[in-house]
Parts: sequence; structure tokens; C-alpha cells
Amino acid sequence: MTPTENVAPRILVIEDEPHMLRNLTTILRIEGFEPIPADNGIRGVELARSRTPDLILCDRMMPGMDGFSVLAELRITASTAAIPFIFLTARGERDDFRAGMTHGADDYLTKPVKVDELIAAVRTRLARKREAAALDAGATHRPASPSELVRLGISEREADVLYWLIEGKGNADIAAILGIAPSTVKKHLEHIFEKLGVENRTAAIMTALQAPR
Amino acid sequence: MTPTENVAPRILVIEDEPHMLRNLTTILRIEGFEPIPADNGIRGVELARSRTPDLILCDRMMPGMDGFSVLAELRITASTAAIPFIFLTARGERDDFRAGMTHGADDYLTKPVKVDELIAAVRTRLARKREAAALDAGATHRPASPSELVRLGISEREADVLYWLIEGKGNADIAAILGIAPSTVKKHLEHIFEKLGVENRTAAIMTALQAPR
DNA sequence: GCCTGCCTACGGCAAAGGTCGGATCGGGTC
DNA sequence: GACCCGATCCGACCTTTGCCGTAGGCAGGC
Repeated sequence: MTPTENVAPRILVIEDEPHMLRNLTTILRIEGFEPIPADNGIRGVELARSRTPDLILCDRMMPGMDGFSVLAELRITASTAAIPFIFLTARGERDDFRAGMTHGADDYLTKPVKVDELIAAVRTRLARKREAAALDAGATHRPASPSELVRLGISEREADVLYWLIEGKGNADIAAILGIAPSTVKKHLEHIFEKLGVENRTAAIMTALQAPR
Repeated sequence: MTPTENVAPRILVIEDEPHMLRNLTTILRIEGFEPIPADNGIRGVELARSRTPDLILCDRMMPGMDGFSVLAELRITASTAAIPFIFLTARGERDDFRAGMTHGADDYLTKPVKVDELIAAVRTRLARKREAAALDAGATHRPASPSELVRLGISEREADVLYWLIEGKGNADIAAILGIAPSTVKKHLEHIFEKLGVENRTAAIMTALQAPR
């Protein structure tokens, strides 16, 4: 239904050992995923923020920034906090495993990892995430700022108006807030309605809330 | 902020061995959780549906319905699909662990389980879940049917009106859809506004969408 | 029985919403 | 420069909404 259903899930792979990193990316690509390689923790965090992958595979022991730090770092940023995170490590002791899970990882794979184990783990976590998203079939999102609304194909000023409209303000209130005449607000709304293809303010609100983020 | 923040998280414990079940519930209660005991899989699924716990601890090997079946059963129902699910089992082999995780469990504890391990695992999964919910600070929900809106404290007919209001209809449209006079629609809206404590239709929409489900 | 809450309906009026015409400004193109 | 186009702004006008009062029918609780 959505245009995104056929795109390959993007998997960020954070692994300092070059050979291992190549292997992982190759396997993932063959299995139909789009791997994003990162050869250290810092780079991994950067890529997680800039590319917002669908899942993260991360080595636990790395020079510089280790796996725990990467995980902790990603959890504090809203945009990356919900991404499934799988540890990949040579340490297979029970205590290591528990430490990984307790830090908030979603799975813990021990090297040497079998290909089908890896793929199954990735598929399961992706499915679990999608499942949670699918539960929100009627999910909508209240924008945190006007700029978030520009993606609807409206100008910045129009986004300002739409933002306050969603906050439940009347035209007079919006005019006062933005420091313009009420008639101007109406004109902006006129354009907004046209661009969104709706007839009135209530319909405009719903299309704005339901638009893909 | 919410009134629910101080209530003890409800933990459903599914375990066939009576001694073990008592131990677990005792530990959980001491740690400030509200345990819900179930001594077999079938009963566990029932309780999961009727009590909607915040987390589920489930033994893997049980007579009758085993842990995998319980998990699979819970995943198909929308209301229980997102509940964190932790396996608790005597089988600590690597393959068993992987099987559990691949089936979609969120963690896998092996007996004998240390108390602090158990508590840490439970706390982590609860935190992870809450985190995901908190991310949706701006999350709203578009109702699938008018009856979904009755929880706002409005009558059924008022819910009908509010439903179509959210669909972006004008008063005249709503009157036509419901087969009543436009003036009646206005009267219903009047009551709705009062009950929701809002001033206009746009604000009514937002409070309806943002109300806790 | 009586009272209360809900659903229905009408008319009127002020306020807000929505549509139109018209205007300026800046950036880009020919 | 002349031109077009989009964004922004404003005022005038008609339509819709919101808010009052009023009121009959109907179900359920005291």
C-alpha cells in the first residue's frame, strides 16, 4: 500500500574488524537488505543519526567507543532511540549476554554467527518493530513545530498558520500570534486548502496529521 | 504527570511449577511489581487478554500449551502483541536461546535465574517499552469507529457526530449522513464542546485524537 | 408518579470561517 | 528592462459555525 513497502530495510553495521564488516555487508546485501557500513563507534553514531537505519548491528568490543557507549548514545536521541539494536560479539558467556540485554539491546548474537541465525535475528526484530508500527494503523502525529509541516508542500508562512490551526486556534488568534491581519490568515488558509486538496480546516488538520513523517 | 505513573507495573507470570511460580511472584511483589500468576499456558493467554499486563514472564517448557505457542497466540491479538515477552527456561543452550529470540521473545532468562538478573531484565524491557511510548509524545489516534469515542464521556449519538467531525465533514454533511436536522447536529456539538471543555471544532478534534486510548 | 438524562427539532443572532478581488515584494527568466 | 510567478499581505462580502432559548418524546432511576 505504501510506497515504502518494497524498499530494502537499511541495516547499519558497526564493526571495527574490516574482514568481518565486509562479510556482514555482503551477506546482508545478498539477503535483500541495504547495509550501511561503519568501521568504528563514532562513525556508527553519526550514520545512525544521519541515515536513520531500520536496524543496527553493532560489535560490542571496539577500540575507542565500544558497543555499550554506542547504544547508550543512540538511546538518548529521540530519532534513534526506537531503532532495534542487535549486539554482535565474540564474548558468549552468560554474564556478557545478560549485560548486553540489560543495557537495552534487543538481541545478542555471538560470533561465530551462522548466516541463517543472523538473518533470522534481523528479520525477527524488523518484524517486531513493524508489528508495533502496524498496531498504530490510525496513528497520527501532532507536529512539534511549524517547520515540520513544510514537507506537505506548503510555504513556511503557511506552515506557521497550519501549525496554530492544529493547536486549535481560531483565525483571530492565529493573526494575533503571527502579528498579521486576520484576513491574511484566511488567505493563507485558502492556499493551504488548495495545496492539501481539502475543503475546510478540519479536513486540513487530519491530512496534516496523517501525512507520512 | 499522568495518574498512572505511580501504579505498579503488572507482570504476568506463566509457570507450571508451583514452587517456582510462588518464588517469582514473591520476588516481583517485593520489588514493587504487581504479579499475576498463571499455572499453565491456556490460563496465561486468557489472563494476558483480560488483564493486559505490562510485561509477560513465561516458562518455555510446559505441559499442554508451551511457551512458543503462548507467544505465537499473543502476537496475533492486537491488544497483546506489543507486550514485552521474556522467556524463562531451564534450557540454556545457545540454540535454545536463539530459537526463543527468533520466535519473537524480547529476552531469554535461563534458570537458575538470579534475582537481580530477573529484576534487571524486567526493568530494562519495561523501560524500553516506555521509551517507545514516550517517543510518541505527539502521537495521536484516529478513531476507527464512533464507538471508540464514547470513552471521552460523551453519549453514543454525540460520538457519531464527533466521528464525522473528525472525518472533516461540515455540519450540513453530518446532518445528512446521520439523517437528522442540521440544528440537531449543532446541539450535539454544543454538548460535545462542553463535555470536552473546548471552544471550537478544531480543538475538539485534537482532544479526541490525543485522549489516552 | 416524578425527575433526570438523552435525542430530537426549530429560530434567531453574533461571531467566526471561507471566497473573492486586489496589492506589494523578491527572485528568476527571457 | 520586461516579464512571470510564488509568497505575502489586506479589505469586502457571503456562508458557516457557535450559542442562546425553547420544547416534545422517551428511557431509566428514585
